[in-house]
Amino acid sequence: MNKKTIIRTFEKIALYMELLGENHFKVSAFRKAANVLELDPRSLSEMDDILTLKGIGKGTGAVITDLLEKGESDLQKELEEEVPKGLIPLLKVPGLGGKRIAKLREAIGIDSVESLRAACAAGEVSKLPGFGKKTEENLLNEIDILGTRQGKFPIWQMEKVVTFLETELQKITEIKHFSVAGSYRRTKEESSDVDFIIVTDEPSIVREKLLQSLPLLATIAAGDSKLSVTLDLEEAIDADFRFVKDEQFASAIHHFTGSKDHNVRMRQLAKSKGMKISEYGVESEDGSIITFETEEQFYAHFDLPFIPPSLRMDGREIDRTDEIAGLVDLEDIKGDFHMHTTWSDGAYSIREMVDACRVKGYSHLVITDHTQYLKVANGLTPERLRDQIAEIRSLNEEYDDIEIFCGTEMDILPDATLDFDDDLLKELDFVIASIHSSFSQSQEQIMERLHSAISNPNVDMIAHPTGRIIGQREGYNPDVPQLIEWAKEYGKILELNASPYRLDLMTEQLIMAQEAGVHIAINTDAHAIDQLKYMKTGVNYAKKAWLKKETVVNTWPLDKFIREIVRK
DNA sequence: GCCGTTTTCGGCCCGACTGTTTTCAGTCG
Repeated sequence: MNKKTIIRTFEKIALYMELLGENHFKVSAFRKAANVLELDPRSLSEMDDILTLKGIGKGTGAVITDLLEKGESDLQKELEEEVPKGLIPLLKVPGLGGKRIAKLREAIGIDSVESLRAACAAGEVSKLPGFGKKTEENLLNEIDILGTRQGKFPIWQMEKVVTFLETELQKITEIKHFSVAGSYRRTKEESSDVDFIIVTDEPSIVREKLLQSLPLLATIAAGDSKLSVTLDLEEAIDADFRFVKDEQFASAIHHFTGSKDHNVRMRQLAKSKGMKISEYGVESEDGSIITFETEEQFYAHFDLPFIPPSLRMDGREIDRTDEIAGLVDLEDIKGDFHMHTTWSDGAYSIREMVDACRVKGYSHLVITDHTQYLKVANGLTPERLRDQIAEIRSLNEEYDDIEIFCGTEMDILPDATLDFDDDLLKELDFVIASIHSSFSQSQEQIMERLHSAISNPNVDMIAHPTGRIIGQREGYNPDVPQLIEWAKEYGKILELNASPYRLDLMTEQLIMAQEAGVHIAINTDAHAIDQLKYMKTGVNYAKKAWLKKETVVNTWPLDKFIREIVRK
């Protein structure tokens, strides 16, 4: 028996109870119990007090005892026998919750999506008390588009949706300003929908303009304070727009940025001080509503520093606010050490990339094009690299406000050799090594390749260490704890690749690396000027792992970068 | 089902929208 099994059992029990239309406080009691175990850092064998944890009571405790003694839970078995499996997908149908599903099942024996579709088509549903013609129509429509709605969308896909919506919102003159909220604002790797807070005095006009201009698959709700739709883009994706007045903006964006757990903690904190948080402001005991100009002021009202959105996770961040000031911030970033130019597969010249970095106010940067093995990316031969070095050195003479370093993103070949020899590498200021091929090798072979690179004295950093593409491919499955150990041993940097396609290393691994005392570089891996903006994504993501300024080498001033890395 | 310094009952975060009602339940985030 392990903790995960207990957690999953609680979640299943909650799901079945929900389908039975049980009291939702009872349902959430099981979910809360699962959450309590999830948040506890100890393993099952280290927990001698599991039955006395806050959130574990008589009912949930009995389930744990069952699982520990018999390996299975009587309650779960009972529920499984009672609830038809076909009901579970019904919870995914918008408009259907536990109560209605229980009613449908009791009254007309609905036990699956298909039987519901048939009952709707036959007009049986609209005859039930509490259901009407409209509900029946909506259910049929929702069942039809059920398959087209994906569960989660990776952040790089969300970014395109957000950019599209921002363009549309900018066209509406009745909108004073707006901001994306929700899990996208928290830099979550995947989101299920997109949320916008819109400040306007004319919500109904804005609503109508959006309904006209957006490509829609369905309108879920359209009122004066919110519009909720399913967009007809490459994928069917839900979007929520909240209309608020100027003075409500700070509270609204906090509320709709979440996370849910973060908000619950904030509301508990408010309650303990005799106040009440809503999306429109904070209500005092005397009933007066306080509003705020900024989220900073909102937090300050509760004696908290601003908690960056990407830190708003399971609620425990509220206990760690004294650490926030020491975390890496976009303002601390002094350079980007991984980018491509037209010399390999980038879209802009060295000069264009450098000028874009000057606009960002960086004091230094490294040009790191691909190497010869990567033919598809027009990788550089030793000769072309030497030509590039000459161009960079001469370009560097022209600028006195930024230092351009010569680097490379060198392939680690499938046979664990490196794409350039040591003599050439020694001519460079900064050497990145990375894997772009033979992902399906055994972990042993992958680790042999990584070791060959990381132990080479000329290599400074391993880029995108796992090779994952969020939501698309797993990567090459390296033994990351081992890699971190080597990075420590050889004094090498590991990358947090800030491309929204990658975000690699990922949060747990970054936490582990920082704990081991390994330095991290946040790099955009930009192949175009526009992609330099991903530094912000990377920094936000780094905060999720509570990376401190001193852990991140991009925060080091130029002289320290030269001393510790270039001339090392 | 869980909890408790207003403690063994009554509240649990709170408010918007919809579709069904004729004052509100259910769902959602």
